[in-house]
Amino acid sequence: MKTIPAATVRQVDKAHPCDRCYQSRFCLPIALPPEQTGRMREIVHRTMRVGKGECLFRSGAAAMDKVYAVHVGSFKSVVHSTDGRQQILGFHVPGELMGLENLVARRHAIDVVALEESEACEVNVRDLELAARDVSTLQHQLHCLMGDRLARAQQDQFNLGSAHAEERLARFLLDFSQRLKARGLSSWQLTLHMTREEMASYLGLTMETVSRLLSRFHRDGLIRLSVRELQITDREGLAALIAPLES
Amino acid sequence: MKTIPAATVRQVDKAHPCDRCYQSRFCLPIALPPEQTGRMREIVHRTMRVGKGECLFRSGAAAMDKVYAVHVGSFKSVVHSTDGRQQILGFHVPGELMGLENLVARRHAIDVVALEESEACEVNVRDLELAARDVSTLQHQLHCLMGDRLARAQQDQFNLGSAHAEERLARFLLDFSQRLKARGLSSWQLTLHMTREEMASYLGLTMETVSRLLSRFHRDGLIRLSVRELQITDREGLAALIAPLES
DNA sequence: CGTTGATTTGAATATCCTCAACGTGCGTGG
DNA sequence: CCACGCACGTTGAGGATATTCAAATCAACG
Repeated sequence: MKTIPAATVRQVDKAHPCDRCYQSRFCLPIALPPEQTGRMREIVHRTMRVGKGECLFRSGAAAMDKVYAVHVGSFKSVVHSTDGRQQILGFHVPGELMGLENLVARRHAIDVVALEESEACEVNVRDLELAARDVSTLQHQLHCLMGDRLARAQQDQFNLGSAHAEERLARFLLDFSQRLKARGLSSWQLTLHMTREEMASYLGLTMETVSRLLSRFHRDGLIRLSVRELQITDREGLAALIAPLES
Repeated sequence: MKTIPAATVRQVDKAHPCDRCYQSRFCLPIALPPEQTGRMREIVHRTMRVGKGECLFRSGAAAMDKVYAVHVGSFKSVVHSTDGRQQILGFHVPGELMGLENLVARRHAIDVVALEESEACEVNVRDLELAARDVSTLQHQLHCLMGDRLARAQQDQFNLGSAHAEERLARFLLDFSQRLKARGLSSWQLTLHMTREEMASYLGLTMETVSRLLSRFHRDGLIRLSVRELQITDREGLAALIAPLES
């Protein structure tokens, strides 16, 4: 199947990551009040640079004491079954936290792999928990992040369980675009750094089905697409293919 | 479609739930050190009794400040799309925590409905967070619970995305039995309090497919089943139908 | 340029769904 | 007490959606 992802991860430099990350939430989804930002240096101790296709970390049987925030680029997280199948659990764009599911031991292994040249901040969970005990807003932010992550997983569950191929893909495109927009990136012109097969795995479909549907969306004037470069030309049209969840 | 679930929930009595819950983790998956168990009375303020088919709570647009632990019985959590479809996100047995995804606002609504006459402990999240700041083990337990919940969601994602109907059902039966066992309940003889349609929704299948597969499992001697009463007679045989996730 | 990997497209097939009929258990009212 | 209705469950036949297999096209890169 796939080659085992390499683990050549480099610390980007001896210094800490940019202070901008601490103060605005641009790339780190947690923040402390201005007078406490100095403490962030205890929590985030380094920034890792990861090449395309390389593995940032593998969460395994043992509980980890690190989580990672996407700084630049994008990642996928993927589980493998013992018979060689694999399922992509999600894609991660700047500002999103990875590894929250690994605070507890005794679970399946998940590989987190870069889809392109990327950077991630390593966050020490012990220090984070320690700081959360002093700063209630941080504690609450952390709980919100986990809640948010759980809500996302549930949306995926709905998509896999109750939607046909067309709707699954439409949902994915809109959601992905939405998440980029939330980080101030372009929401109508974007690059799909994952392969068709990776999209398919995430959506519980095959590569061929995804390809056919993308072609159809293109024919119907919903998107413009040249391989990896995507433009959403008719957001309304795409949205018409999906039924939003009740709120 | 389905009738809107009633909301007639009764507080079981004016007193607090049994202290046994505080000390052992039998029905409440969080605990404080012995000398602090008194504080649990602040955190858990009441026990709710819910009739079959009734709604314990609906998490909606607003962030909630409560989570619930199953005490007796079982629950399902379900999302609805605006066009009337519904997806069951999970079933909850004694000792499991519900509502963790609702600490953050601005999300889809989820109904949590009792599958039988049930009881749940209401936990005040504000008080819980407050206590977690004093007691680091509690804080860590909470994070582990959320991590565990996330890991479960990811398993479901694998099941929905990468497994055929037969494997999905086999996984469900084994997992469900396993979870009951973890709470000291019988793992080989159990009652499926959910309907075939509810199982099907959870598994992303139709009622008919589930029914056919259960019949087949029965014919093949893997299970004994009379409507809702299930015996797992050949655990190995069932396990042979699934490929576990790598760890 | 030729090789490699990703993507697209087509045709045949399989799995699962839809529709429909029938069976079963249970509570209700005659 | 029995008949009836109703909800749930089972089983079958046919059909649709998505998969599998296969081949052709395209892009990147040495």
